[in-house]
Amino acid sequence: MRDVAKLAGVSHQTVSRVINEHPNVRAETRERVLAAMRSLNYRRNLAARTLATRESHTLGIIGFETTLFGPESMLYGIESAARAAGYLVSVATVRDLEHRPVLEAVDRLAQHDVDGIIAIAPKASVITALTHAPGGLACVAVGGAGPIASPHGGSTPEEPFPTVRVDNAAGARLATRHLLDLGHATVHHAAGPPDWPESQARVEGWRETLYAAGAVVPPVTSGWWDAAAGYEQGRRLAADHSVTAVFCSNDRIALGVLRALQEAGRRVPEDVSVVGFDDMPDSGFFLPPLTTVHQDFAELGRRALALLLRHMGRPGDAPPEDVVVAPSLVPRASSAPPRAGSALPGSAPPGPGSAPTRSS
Amino acid sequence: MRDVAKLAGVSHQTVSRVINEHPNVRAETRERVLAAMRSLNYRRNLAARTLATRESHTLGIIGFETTLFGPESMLYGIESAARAAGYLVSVATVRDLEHRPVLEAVDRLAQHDVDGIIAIAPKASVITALTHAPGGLACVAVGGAGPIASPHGGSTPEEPFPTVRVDNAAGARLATRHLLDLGHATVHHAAGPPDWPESQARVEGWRETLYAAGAVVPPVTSGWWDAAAGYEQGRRLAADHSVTAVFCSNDRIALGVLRALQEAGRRVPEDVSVVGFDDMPDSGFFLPPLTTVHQDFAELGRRALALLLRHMGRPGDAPPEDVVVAPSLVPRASSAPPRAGSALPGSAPPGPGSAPTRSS
DNA sequence: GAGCACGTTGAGAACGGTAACACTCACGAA
DNA sequence: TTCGTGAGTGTTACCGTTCTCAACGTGCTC
Repeated sequence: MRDVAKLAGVSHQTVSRVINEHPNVRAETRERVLAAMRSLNYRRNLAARTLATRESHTLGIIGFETTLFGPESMLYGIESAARAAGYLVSVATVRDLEHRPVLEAVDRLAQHDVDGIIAIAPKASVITALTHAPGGLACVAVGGAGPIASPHGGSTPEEPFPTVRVDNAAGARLATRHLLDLGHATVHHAAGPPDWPESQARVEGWRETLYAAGAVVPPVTSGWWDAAAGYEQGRRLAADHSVTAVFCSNDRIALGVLRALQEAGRRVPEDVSVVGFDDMPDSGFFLPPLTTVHQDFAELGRRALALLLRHMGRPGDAPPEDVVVAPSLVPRASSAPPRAGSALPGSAPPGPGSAPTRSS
Repeated sequence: MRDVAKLAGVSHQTVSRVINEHPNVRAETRERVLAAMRSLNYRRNLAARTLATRESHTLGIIGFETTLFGPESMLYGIESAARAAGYLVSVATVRDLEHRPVLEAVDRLAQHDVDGIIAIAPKASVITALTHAPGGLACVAVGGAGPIASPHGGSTPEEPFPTVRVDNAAGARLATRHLLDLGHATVHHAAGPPDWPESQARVEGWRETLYAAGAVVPPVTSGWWDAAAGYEQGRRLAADHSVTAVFCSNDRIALGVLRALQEAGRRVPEDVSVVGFDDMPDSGFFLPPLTTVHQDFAELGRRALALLLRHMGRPGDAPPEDVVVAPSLVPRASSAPPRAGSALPGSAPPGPGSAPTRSS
């Protein structure tokens, strides 16, 4: 920078002003400085800038060390939005979402002077860890179930926290409603891990919809977010011939359920309808193509970044907003009306709103 | 730091020595400084350190803005290895793998003073862009096909470049050999994008194996790495009833092929055997469970980091190593011996090594 | 007892920017 | 004329480290 100043015949401060687009620089001077910068191939040193301003123009992302589709996609959404806003993102992953490892990740990011943190894949424990972040460090959680206390797990954090998330309950309602509308007496549910708020919210949306329709609410089974867990759950469901419709907490679980049903000789969608959640890129190519609930992860990432920047702007504590994105249903071949009289021993009463109209 | 020095009754320089574990500090002094640090809750400022040493202890990762399974997994492998080595990773993603965007990504990382760069998902164009990185910035590519020039695309970079990769050709040989050993007269191939070295190398391994076995080498079809492309290719393959075995360039392509075959009424593995590549977490739950080639992405990430650190150690140009990891075959239900006389009009000669022995 | 190597410590100058403030003009209002 | 004002610029301090070099014992050799 000193060299640039010398070459342009100005002081280093003027060079700094040009770099930072300060208005009070004569156009001619600015040009001279810019020319000098070009000819010297000058590039500002961000470390020095960080030292002086205490702003690193870097954002931290806390991720979960597992290839879950959602978190992945959000990483990209966040990164590209951050790039547009002039930030670089650094990632710190944690092996499990407990208090301790998350705190360490926050610490690591804080040490590298990140200006703010976005935590992906939050369980309640992640959020409580985040509230212990060093003062002044803006944090946002993306995913999770937001401040809506779950009626089951008592572990949801008490204090509100800035969050961006998909309306999981609404998505579950969409899926359940869809199956009910097709004429199924009731809908079974293959849930995700019981201690994940997103899973809890989906259970809730499902239960609520059945209840409102006067349908029987079958017991919930749960497991990890993968196909192996879905297979496990699917085997149990396949054994029960009263099951005609299954809503799965994500597409990977649905994949496992699909396989279990097929192994048991139950055809999809003729014997059993299956609906997933996520709309992964390939779920349209499952056998059969999977009806599912679409979430726009990229949009979620963008919103998360926007929220974080808003919070960074106001250094003190601003009201913690809760941004909610609506999911949508993607009907495909894995759901269809039940065969006449397929629910054989069905202890399920024909709920009120079960007119077999095709959902759009 | 000044405060710590004052409290411990030493100079700031001595504090610095304690932090950096310089040997020539009296044990008693060190203790005093450490105590002061603890009581003041002191934390070294990395920006200042970076400014003084020109080392940021941050690594850059250039990723591809798409959820491909491999790249994702490697990100985690790299991050956790980097953490262990005391580095934080920053990611810069590119929308497409062309020269220009990659250069910009390198630039952005360089501006943030990263100590080295790992590029994931390299096409040849990425590597050539990398060779133009600012001098002294260590770069490593992970994935790709390494310095082995492909016989087809003439675009492989001339100069060798430090690379970590799976032996794609060997994986393809494994898959092809497996199908041949099951008794198939020949093996068709649903390839990935023709301009990706990894895809090229798999084509090569496949072709070579067929050739060595004296089997007919059918024409290759290719497309993107996803199920949609696999479906497209699968439709064409399903129409040809002489096809009894298909090797797919990754699991997602295989998923699409599986669906196309099923739609066409061709059963897997009874009528057609299918083998994939990658061993994604859920491919054991495809219908039927997919025989595939396993690559250890986490290991790849670790190796990439190790190679990068080695290159960072030697500032000048060190011999660009090429680390190769061996893949392995995971036999599952999607591959089986052909039905007797299933390859009806087969112009394929019964190759020499085609004894129908089950591969392990 | 002088000279010397070595372990231990400190003072001051980088590192490359930004912030705060002072200064010089030109211009218009009192 | 005098003063205030605001644009344009330079001076100096400061951000929190590490690096260089000098200074001070201490114990050893000659």
